[in-house]
Amino acid sequence: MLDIRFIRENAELVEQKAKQKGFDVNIPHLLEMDEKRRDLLKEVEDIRAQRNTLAEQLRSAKPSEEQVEQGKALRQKMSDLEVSLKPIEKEFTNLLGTVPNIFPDDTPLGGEEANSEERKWGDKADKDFEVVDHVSWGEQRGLLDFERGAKVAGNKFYFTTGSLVQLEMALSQMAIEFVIKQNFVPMLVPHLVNSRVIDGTGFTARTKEEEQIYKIEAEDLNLIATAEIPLTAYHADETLAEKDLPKLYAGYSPAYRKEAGAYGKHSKGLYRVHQFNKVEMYVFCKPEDSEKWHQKMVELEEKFCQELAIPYRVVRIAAGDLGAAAYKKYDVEYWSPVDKSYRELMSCSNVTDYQARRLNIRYRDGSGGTNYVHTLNGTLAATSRLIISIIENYQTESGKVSIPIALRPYMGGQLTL
RNA sequence: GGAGAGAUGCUCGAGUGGUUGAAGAGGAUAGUCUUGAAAACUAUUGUGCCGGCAACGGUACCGUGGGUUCGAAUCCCACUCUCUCCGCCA
Repeated sequence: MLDIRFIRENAELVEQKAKQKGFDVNIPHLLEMDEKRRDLLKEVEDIRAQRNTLAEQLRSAKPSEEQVEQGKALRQKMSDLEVSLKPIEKEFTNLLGTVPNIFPDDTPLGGEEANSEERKWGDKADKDFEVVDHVSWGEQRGLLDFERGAKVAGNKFYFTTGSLVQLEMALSQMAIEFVIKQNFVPMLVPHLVNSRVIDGTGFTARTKEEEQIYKIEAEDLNLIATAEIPLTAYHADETLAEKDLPKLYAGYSPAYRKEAGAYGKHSKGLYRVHQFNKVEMYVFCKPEDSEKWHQKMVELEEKFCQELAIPYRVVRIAAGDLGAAAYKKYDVEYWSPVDKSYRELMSCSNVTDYQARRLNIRYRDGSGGTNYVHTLNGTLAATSRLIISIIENYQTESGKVSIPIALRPYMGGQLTL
């Protein structure tokens, strides 16, 4: 959510940025509702003031017939006004909620194709044999079972088996130890959250196609699509002390995603599934520090890839690919020897105060005033995709996959899969 | 899941229809005193929205949402959460 005052003063900018993000928002209509709302609010408050004055006069005295009538009239007037205010207020709030965050001017414009490569790392030289894709590789060895996943739950569900389970857990453990060393507080979080939290974090779908969140029938509960969701809401409605910022958390949880609109290419195997496990970094900080933390978090993502020796590149996300909440976003993409291209592995966003406003997360600044915090989220380890990147990059001609050196201590010294 | 109790400001806690934005205590901040500190004393100590350059004014907020009333923290209804006891259970 943006500050309505900011929108009032920068209507054209906000509208232009929204368009460039690919969002269709009607700012003039929003401002019209805003004005209507404020006019009515003024009237309501005037009546309330009159009512309060009357009540003041009657505080101890017995009210006269006439005064009771006067009071009744005021009440009627007020409830009439409130009735007309309600739909306007509602429309206003809805409209305001649809306005996406702005983004800095140095953001590449356009969709996914406009994402710009910032830097790359690692050896992506062709191997002198044909690298087998992870699905064939995993299914041949009985380590991945999509067929039974489909039987038991449906398409895009799967069973992970045997040594791949160990790999998965080794990755998680390495990631957790990694973040602890970086002073992030590790967290296990609720996997189900109420709808206010879904809304407040900006995960509410605009269209059926974009629907990402699984809902629990007949309950106000939703499966989380990332630990970012409960971690953001962790401090909802709180005013944090300046000295306690930044707050650094790392959530480990499964991510449940409908992926309703996602089909076609890149949808095979573990790359896009309805459920995977993830270690997610999350930062609450002062507005002036968020850019610094954003850079730092991307740096950590890269460091993690480097420790695993997975070739990657960092991509600056273009306006049209930012989504509603993000102000600035980088993706880390691993090199896929199978596809001969880079594929998304991690994502790191600075959402500025967009989520903090919705969830009312503030801090008390030096002067005693309050201000919204900035929040940032970044993947450290989406284990399913990391597993793909390891199977592909660490495959040997014999078909064996050697274990990255950094992971070996977590796998009892095992050398290959 | 059943029965009961409760939810008030930074914290504890008073308040069951009208000078209550809210007593009192603690904490915090500032000042006086002191060589310094402590103690003591004094003062300050909410947030959102609307209007205003500002000083300030208006309004809302005592778990949440409705209702009764001229007037609600206080009465009524529903919901949420917490605690105690019982049941079930990894």
